Amino acid sequence: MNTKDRILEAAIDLFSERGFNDVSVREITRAVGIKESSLYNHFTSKQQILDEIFEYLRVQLDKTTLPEEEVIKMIENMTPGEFSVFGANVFKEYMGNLTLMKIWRILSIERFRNEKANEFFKKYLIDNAIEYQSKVFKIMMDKGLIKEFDPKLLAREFYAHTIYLYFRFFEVERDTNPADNPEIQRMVMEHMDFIMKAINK
Amino acid sequence: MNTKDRILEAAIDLFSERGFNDVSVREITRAVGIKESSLYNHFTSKQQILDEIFEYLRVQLDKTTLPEEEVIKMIENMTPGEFSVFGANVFKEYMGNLTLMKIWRILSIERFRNEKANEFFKKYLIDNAIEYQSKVFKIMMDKGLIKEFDPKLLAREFYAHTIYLYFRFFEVERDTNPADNPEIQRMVMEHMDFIMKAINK
DNA sequence: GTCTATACTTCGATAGAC
DNA sequence: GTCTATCGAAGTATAGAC
Repeated sequence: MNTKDRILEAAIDLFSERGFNDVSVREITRAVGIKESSLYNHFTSKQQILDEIFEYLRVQLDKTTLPEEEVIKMIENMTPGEFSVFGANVFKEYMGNLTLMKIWRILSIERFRNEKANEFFKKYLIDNAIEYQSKVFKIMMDKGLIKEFDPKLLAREFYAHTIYLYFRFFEVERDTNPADNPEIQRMVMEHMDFIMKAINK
Repeated sequence: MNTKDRILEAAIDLFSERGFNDVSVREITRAVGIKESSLYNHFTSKQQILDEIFEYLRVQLDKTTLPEEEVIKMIENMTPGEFSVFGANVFKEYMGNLTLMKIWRILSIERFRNEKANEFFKKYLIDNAIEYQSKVFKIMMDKGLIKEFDPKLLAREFYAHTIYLYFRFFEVERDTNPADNPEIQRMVMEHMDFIMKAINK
């Protein structure tokens, strides 16, 4: 691995533990095994390290976003129950990528100081998710699979629980491996059950 | 107002805008109109300012927590609908206190760096809230007002939406006055409706 | 209790030899 | 592309006069 990538890796490790401000360039270079001045042959500033980490995340996130037509096709060939399991698996797979999780933790630490970090939250954790869920429920209604509701309300009822779990276990309790926590898995299943009972015809 | 309180007030204003680390003692004393050295006649360190702000919040929060017997008595004399309105009003009143809101914003900025700040979230925003909601639904079930469910599940179904709104509007979108936002009020009413329809006998 | 003056530390970043 | 050496800025905190 070249020096630039080793710097990025060390920075992700350190920033995800203590945030951007509380990690010095000295610490990063010590972790890599080079002198501070050498870092500036690869990055023009400490800030640029963070920018490149965010850019890496953006590329990864956009890669995993399915085009709308594919989503519609999938939903049409799935029962609501199957779709729930599919959604849970996407979530689990995503949470299992250790580097992405570390970068997401950097975002959560920095989002009050860094507008770009907060935009990730707004786009990927709020807006896209609600819009996506709304479409799913709309299609299910059109197919007559569930009762009639405002799709946006249903999306919130379904997705609010995910935010609750994210907030509680990832941000507050800092579960080191939420994807494999059986308590969380049980809560997810119970929630899906509750919603399905409430909206099934 | 004495100098110590003016320091606290200025610190709350500044910390709530940019967090503890990014506000210097110089800035605080400049806002108050004294020299840096004078601050140390009132506080032994910058850290102690934050500690006293947190202590003030703790006293305020414990003051507004109703004893269990009173909660039970209230629920027994209310319909589920009335209780929902009561809960919404407590929430609205709480969010209307500007100083508490600023301190809560400090908590939200600092909770990844400050273990004490995070404990407030765990205690008041997660554990106490879920426990409280569980009791409410348990009593309603015992009175035969709603269908039988696991009270903890119902508490989550009901409360997850509040966390969603908190997360979205307070932490991500940074609504300056969420208590008076009609969009949020509408979402709260829609959510209560949805849950009540799902659990009413 | 407030001031002036300053000590001490740590930070990000640069110059220039090799 | 790495090193040694160092700079200037900004931070918290203290000493001592008034």
